[in-house]
Amino acid sequence: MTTIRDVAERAGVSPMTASRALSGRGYASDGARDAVRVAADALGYRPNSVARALVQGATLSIGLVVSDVENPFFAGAARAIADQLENHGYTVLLTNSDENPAREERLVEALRNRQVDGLIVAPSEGTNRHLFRAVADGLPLVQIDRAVRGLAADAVLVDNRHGAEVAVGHLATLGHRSIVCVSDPSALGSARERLAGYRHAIRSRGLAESVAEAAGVTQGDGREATARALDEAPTAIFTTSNFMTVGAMHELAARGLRIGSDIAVIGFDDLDWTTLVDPPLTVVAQPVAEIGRTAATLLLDRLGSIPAAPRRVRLKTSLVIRRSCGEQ
Amino acid sequence: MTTIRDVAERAGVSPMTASRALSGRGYASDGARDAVRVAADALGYRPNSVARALVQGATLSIGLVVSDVENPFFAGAARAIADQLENHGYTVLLTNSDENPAREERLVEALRNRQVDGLIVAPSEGTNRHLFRAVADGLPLVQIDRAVRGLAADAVLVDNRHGAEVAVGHLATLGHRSIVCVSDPSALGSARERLAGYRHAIRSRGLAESVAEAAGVTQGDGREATARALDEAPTAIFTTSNFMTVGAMHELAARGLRIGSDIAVIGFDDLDWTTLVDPPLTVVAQPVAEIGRTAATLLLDRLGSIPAAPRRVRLKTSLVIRRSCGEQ
DNA sequence: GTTTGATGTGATAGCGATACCATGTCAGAT
DNA sequence: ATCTGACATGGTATCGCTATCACATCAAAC
Repeated sequence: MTTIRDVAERAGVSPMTASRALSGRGYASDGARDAVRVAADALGYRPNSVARALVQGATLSIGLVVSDVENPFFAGAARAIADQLENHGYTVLLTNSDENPAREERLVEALRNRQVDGLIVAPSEGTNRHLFRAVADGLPLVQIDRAVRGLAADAVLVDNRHGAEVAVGHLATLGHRSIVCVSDPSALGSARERLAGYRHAIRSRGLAESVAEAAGVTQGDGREATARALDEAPTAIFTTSNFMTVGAMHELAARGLRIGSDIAVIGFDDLDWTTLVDPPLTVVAQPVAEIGRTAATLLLDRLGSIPAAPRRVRLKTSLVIRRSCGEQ
Repeated sequence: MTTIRDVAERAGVSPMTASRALSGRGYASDGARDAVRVAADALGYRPNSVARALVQGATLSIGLVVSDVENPFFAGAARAIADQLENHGYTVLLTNSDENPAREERLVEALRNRQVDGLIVAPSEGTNRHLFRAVADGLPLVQIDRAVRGLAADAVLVDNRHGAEVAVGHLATLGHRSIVCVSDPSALGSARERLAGYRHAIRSRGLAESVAEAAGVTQGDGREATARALDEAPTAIFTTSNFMTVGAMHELAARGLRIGSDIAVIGFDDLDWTTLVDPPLTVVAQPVAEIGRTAATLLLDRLGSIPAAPRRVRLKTSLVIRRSCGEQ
């Protein structure tokens, strides 16, 4: 590997001058600058970021912990985060926690060992001491999708409760009286809020609530929960996430129930295919890219110092009305 | 930050002994081991991987360059890669090239500056000198989804050509005579192979070929290409990727064409929702997770030395017959 | 003519960890 | 009694880079 020493030697200057010439910080004569650049090109010099990180105490890398990049919601957020951070010279280290707090802890510790300059985490439920520790140590940390109670860190969330209320309100307005909720495990903060929105909307209208909570976050779990939910013979289903929606639709299809006519469906998260199914799905859409961008921006703010008070950003969901609830 | 020096001091030993006690390599008495461990716990010691990487010349990190993690195909592969590599102590640095060779070059160089121990890349079309350079420098490199001509590096691909042939053959068997191909830009190696499979299948049956090549890889591009393709008034459409499929379906829906009856559709890539649309989609499925696992395994092999000849693995696609081509 | 400050360069000393070597102890073998 | 080798520990150098300081030079300022 060619080092800055080799470059300096070839250019006939000291390593220090080479360093300055290449980084542009500090003085360096035009002659030295050129000579160093030529030498670096000729040798194919590539600065060793590891060595630089060691001396400067900053790696220009950010750790990202989501539960599963295969979830389009997190994939979208990750994409937006990476784009934004890369523009500022950072590299994103991606990891999946699988909603497993122990695994999340291992990942966070490993990322910290790698001296990431900051963390963006979708915290899973459980002991979050590693997050408290990180914050206590002054590591910039931004939470997405959910927020740990009492943790003094930034968070980017959506108005889950309100979004769910609006969705259930929409169903009620259309005349539905038996509305079940197929929910992700209530261990998830976001699911809990959506569930609360459902409950509030149901109660405020004097309807009977009925919740089928899934055992996990996969579409298989969603399907199983839906099967239970259907025992109530509801006229409408509200699901709290895209995987729950997919699971529900599979179960409905298996039973030969027609969405829109036999039963109404409204789900959280909007995706490519929601307009391809028949009827197209009415959903509560989350501003996925904006969530990612916002998280990245909050983190960049903290990285540029300004140890301000933790900020919580709540972004708006929007009800996208299509035709899965018997509309028109 | 607490360093190994602090730990050593507290434990009453030298940093060297502390290092050995913590790493378990080399001799260390039980007493020393315990004392060091206690001290490390008490201080909340976290080894600095950056410093370790500098002296050991290995970072235990792998660079991953895909074109877009939001593409479920790449998200799935990335997931499998990360899972496998994490099991071996590696961390994955994720980046998106957007099919832009210049951007890919920047990313690869940046990852190399960070001293990644290896690279997994879905190469985009264009000047790939950065990949040749990496291989020449002895950096372990595995390509996925596509392979650069003449590059002496491992690659994990699928039998694109054969997959496409089987798909078109299926359509022909069902009686279709006017089959158009909505293709990703032929700049992509995988698209080129699928296109070749389409052409061969069409010609060998004496049919007329008709290809609408999209201007880009997004579903918008796919939709636009489909619009052109429909000028031929075909009875069947073969698409070369999931985004093309989504685009095609949007255009068909907009024109009020019923899939399965008015027109047959068969696409590359199987996804969650392909069974949720009506009729469910017949597709050429790729073994996404296996692609990722295989790529990770090939890379791990190379990391564990054994500089063998480059290997190309071709995994099988499978035709999943459902009902979008008028089957039944 | 001295002072000042901008400009330019290089020697040295780390960053935090480990590789390597030197040193020492002690049991068992001869 | 000496030798051998396993066990145990620590000093020193080093990974590649940059912060810091010391030291020049030289033009403009007074």
